[in-house]
Amino acid sequence: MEHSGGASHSESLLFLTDDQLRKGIEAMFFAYRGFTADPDRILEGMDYGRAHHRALHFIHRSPGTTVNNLLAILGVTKQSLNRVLRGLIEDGLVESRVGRADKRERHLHLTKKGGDLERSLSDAQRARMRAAYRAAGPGAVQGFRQVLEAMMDDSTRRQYQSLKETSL
Amino acid sequence: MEHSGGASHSESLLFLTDDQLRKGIEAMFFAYRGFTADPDRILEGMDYGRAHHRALHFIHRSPGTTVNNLLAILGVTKQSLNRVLRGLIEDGLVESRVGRADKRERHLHLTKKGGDLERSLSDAQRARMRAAYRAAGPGAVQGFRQVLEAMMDDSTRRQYQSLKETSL
DNA sequence: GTTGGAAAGTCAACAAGGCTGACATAAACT
DNA sequence: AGTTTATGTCAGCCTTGTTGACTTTCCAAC
Repeated sequence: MEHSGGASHSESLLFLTDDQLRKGIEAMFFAYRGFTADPDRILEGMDYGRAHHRALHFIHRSPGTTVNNLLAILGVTKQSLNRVLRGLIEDGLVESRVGRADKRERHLHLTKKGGDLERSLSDAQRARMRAAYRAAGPGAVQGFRQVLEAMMDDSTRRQYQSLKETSL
Repeated sequence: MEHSGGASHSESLLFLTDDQLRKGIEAMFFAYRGFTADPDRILEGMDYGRAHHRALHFIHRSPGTTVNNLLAILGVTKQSLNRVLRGLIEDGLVESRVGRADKRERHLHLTKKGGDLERSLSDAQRARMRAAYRAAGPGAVQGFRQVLEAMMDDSTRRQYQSLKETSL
C-alpha cells in the first residue's frame, strides 16, 4: 500500500503520496456536492437549475456585464447560455439593456425579483461556506483558497483573479 | 470596498466577510472546472463521460464493491448508474461477479482494460492535484482538506471518512 | 415450504444543460 | 462598401440525471 506510483516516500510534506492525492481528489468530489446542495434545493421546484444560479451569480457580481463577458466566465456556448438567459429575462429576473456606446452589446442587470432570488441562493451558499471556514479554523482558509487557485487552468485563474479584485 | 454586507471589518480571520466567502465560492466553482478538465479531455472521443470516470474510480478504489454500495457513494439512481455500468461491462472494462454469500449482489471489479483507463484518468487528475499542492505549499494542503471536509453534508462526510481510512 | 421483501436489472419516457452547425440581424470598424 | 463582431435563434444531438412500472432472483422469516 501507499506510494503505488513507485519512488521512495519520507513524509517530507512536499513529497506527495498517491494516497494523499487520492484523498484530496475524493474530498473535492464529495465537497462539491455539498457546495451545490443548498442552492439546488432552493431551485428545485422552480423552473430553474444550477445554470440559472450561475448566471444570476455573475450578473449580480458584475452588473451590466455583457453576454460575451458572461460566456467567457461561464465557459459555455452562447446557445446554452442564451436558453438560460431567455428564461430569466422572460420571467423578469434579468433585464437586458442595449449598450449605449456599442449598441450591439446587451448589458445584463438583475431586477428586484432577480436580486431577491440571487440573495436567497447566495445566502444559503455563504452560510455553508462560513460554517466550513469556522469549523476548519482560521489557518485553513488561506490554504484552501491557495490550493483551489493553483488547481485552475491558467486562463481560468486569470479570470478569477481579475474578478477577485473587483469589489462588489 | 470589502465588507459590503455591512458590519465592521478587522482582519480577525474568524470574522468572515461576505466578500471573503464569495471569493471562496468562486474559487470552488472555477477550481472544479480545472479538477475535471484533464479526465474530461481524455474521455472525449471515447464513448465515455464523467459518470464513467466516477464509476471506474470507485470500483478501482473498492474492488468487489456492490452496485448498491456504489449507488450510495455516487448519489445517483440505480437506473442512471446501470446505464453507465452496462456500457463499461459490455466494453469489457468492468466485470460483474455474482456474490457468493448473497447471490443477489453483483460485485464489481475492473478488468485489465478498465484498470488501464482508470490509471490514465487518475494519473492525469493526480498530476494536477500534485501541482496544485506543490504550488500552494506544505501548509496549505491540510487547510484545503479541512475546509472541504467541513463543507460536505454529514452523511457524505461519513462516507468520505470511512473511505478515507480504507487503504488502497 | 410458502411468502414477503430486498437487491438487481430492464424498459420507457422525460428534463436539464451541455454541444454543433447554420443562419439572421444590427452595429461597428476599415 | 465590405468585413468583422455581438447577439440571438432554430434545429438537432448527447450525456447524465430523473420517475414510474415491472420482472427476476433469492434470502429469510414464518
